Amino acid sequence: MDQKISTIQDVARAAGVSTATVSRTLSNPGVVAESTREAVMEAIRSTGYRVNHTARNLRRQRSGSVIALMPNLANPFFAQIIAAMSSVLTPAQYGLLIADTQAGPDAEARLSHYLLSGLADGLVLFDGSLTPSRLDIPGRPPIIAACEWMDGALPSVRVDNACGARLAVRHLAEAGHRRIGHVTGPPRNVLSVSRLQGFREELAAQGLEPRPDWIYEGDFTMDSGAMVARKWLASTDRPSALFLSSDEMAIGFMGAVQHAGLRVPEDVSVVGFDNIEVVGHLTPALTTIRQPRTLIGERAAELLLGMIEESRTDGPSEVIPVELIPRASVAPPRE
Amino acid sequence: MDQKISTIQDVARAAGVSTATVSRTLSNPGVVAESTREAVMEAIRSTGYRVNHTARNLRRQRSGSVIALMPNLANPFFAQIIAAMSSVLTPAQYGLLIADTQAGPDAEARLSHYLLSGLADGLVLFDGSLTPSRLDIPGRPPIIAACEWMDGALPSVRVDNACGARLAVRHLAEAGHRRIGHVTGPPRNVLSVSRLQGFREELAAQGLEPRPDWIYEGDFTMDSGAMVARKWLASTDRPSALFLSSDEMAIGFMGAVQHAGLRVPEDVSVVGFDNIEVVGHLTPALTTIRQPRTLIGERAAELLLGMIEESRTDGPSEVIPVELIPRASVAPPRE
DNA sequence: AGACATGTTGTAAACGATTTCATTTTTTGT
DNA sequence: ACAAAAAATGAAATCGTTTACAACATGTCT
Repeated sequence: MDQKISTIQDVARAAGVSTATVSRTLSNPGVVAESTREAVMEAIRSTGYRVNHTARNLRRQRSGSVIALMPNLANPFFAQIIAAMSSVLTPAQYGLLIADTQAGPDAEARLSHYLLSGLADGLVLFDGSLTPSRLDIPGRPPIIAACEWMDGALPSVRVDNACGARLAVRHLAEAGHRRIGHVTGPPRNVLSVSRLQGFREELAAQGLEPRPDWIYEGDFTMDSGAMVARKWLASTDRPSALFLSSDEMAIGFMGAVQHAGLRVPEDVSVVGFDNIEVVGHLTPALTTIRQPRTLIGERAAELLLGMIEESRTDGPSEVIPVELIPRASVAPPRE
Repeated sequence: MDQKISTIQDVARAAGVSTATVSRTLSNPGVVAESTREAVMEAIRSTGYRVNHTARNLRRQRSGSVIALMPNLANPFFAQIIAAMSSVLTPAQYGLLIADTQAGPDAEARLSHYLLSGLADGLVLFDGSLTPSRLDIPGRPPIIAACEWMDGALPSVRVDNACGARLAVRHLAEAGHRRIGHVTGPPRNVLSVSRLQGFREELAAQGLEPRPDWIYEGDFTMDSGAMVARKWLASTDRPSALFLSSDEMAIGFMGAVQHAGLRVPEDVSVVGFDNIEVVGHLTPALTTIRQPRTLIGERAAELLLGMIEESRTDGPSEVIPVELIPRASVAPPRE
């Protein structure tokens, strides 16, 4: 029973029509007569025919998939975004290819490669540090930046990072804190920069003086949060509350602080950023800024599909609002 | 400069050779003369030629990608596995397509679809609940089951789950616990079953009586862990230590227990399963069974590539050892 | 009835590569 | 120097679709 996979030819033969008619029945049923359509459908059923996407894509001059370039696939933050993109792309008949920008050596070259290779009809770029050297490549597919972005260069979907930072600081100030510190992400990262800026703005709005020594540098990872905690623990003149630029850092920070025998929020109040799922189950549950990850993924996919549809490389950007999720990691300061 | 993308024809023309020679220079350089090869390479450079993968794949009768079917893309557990698979597939010139088996309505139909559609040259199946009704489809691509598995039906890559469970129980017993409970995953899940079995075996090995009322049913999520905690808190004759079938449940459990004012490990010892990254930063840090996720992803990809290469649908299975990571969530029982 | 629109179908040319087979060119052995 | 073997190349078929164009049938309007 080494039965071959059947092609459109087999269907045409079985239905007694031409391949053109079979093709039309599948992709534009309106133009074929009711009776023929039924015959073709029956032939498809009896032959077990499946369209060969490779052949279709070759003829249609497209690839049928979208590629997501992520800085670090292992980061759980992205998992939910991928799920959301997938939920939009699958019904639209697009596959979702995944690639890690950090994995190999020359990330930028690989980005250009993806742009030129025709492997994908569109590209979602989650890594703001990658600027394809020349974006004005003739026939390149549309790109949308997500989460991170490059000023003006590409359409993007992102949250209002500065606003999130301001919400965090305001929340701490309203709890009575006057000594508020901040932990940044990698210094060149756009997210780090805007959140730091929002932090500074709200500090000013609250009439608080910025203290450069209360701004710690992290890299978004839990370990870096723990490192900052050790610095914080070692200093005497230290902030009574911290806004950290990612939940992961906040987790690392709280873990290390608690490990040292101090308590959150009694000894230090903490606000994170992202609202990853786990933080609601911590002790104490972490107050944080929610990024609607599902929405980000969906919108990125939708906007990209729109650009592909109209075959344009420019398109609208979208800024998604954030909200503060108050939990138990913030309390009024001591004394 | 609305310059068209150049094809192999353009290269052939520029180099003054036939397309066959260009093709050979690219995929089988050995057979073409040094001098022509150089001329062709130069022509490729000057035309900016990139091979069209769709055309190549059509001719070669393959799709050039592998698809990973995951029960729940949003689950961070899988992120690292994807990263690992990607690191193997990318150098081998395969793309990685991602699909969510839970997203739509009829998961099993979609699985069959992927098997028949020719969209992928191979398939990694992370969802043990999906048994493609008939695996003996004539020309179907190879499948490898990962993490979860179906008895005998498919080659698989998985960890020694029962052994992990035994390590966990032994660790608790060695700390002095005699009242040891267990929280399972979904009851029909193969992982739940083998871990439960390992739990029972080691209980017996330690001369401890199994107590059915100390076996709680969860579903691997944090929320289900929290629900179990509430049941545990409400009972009087309760275990002094629990082995939970996933880290996520352990997180939920510890969170709820601590929230209720009890302490881990003073009031209850806890062991999880998976060793997801966050658990090392919890307070207390969670003792758990490590699953080498990177290794799982790599081996799954490698075995699958092997099967694709030899175009066989059967292949070897692999059981990867686990290890216990002792941390702070286990202590001797009270009194 | 003739002209014309409308609806349905088939023919055949793409899409851009790979690869078989035949043909040329070069090398080798005597 | 000539035949035979080896190496390098090209012509053309092929992979499985889609689609522009032509062709035919049918119906409608004067």
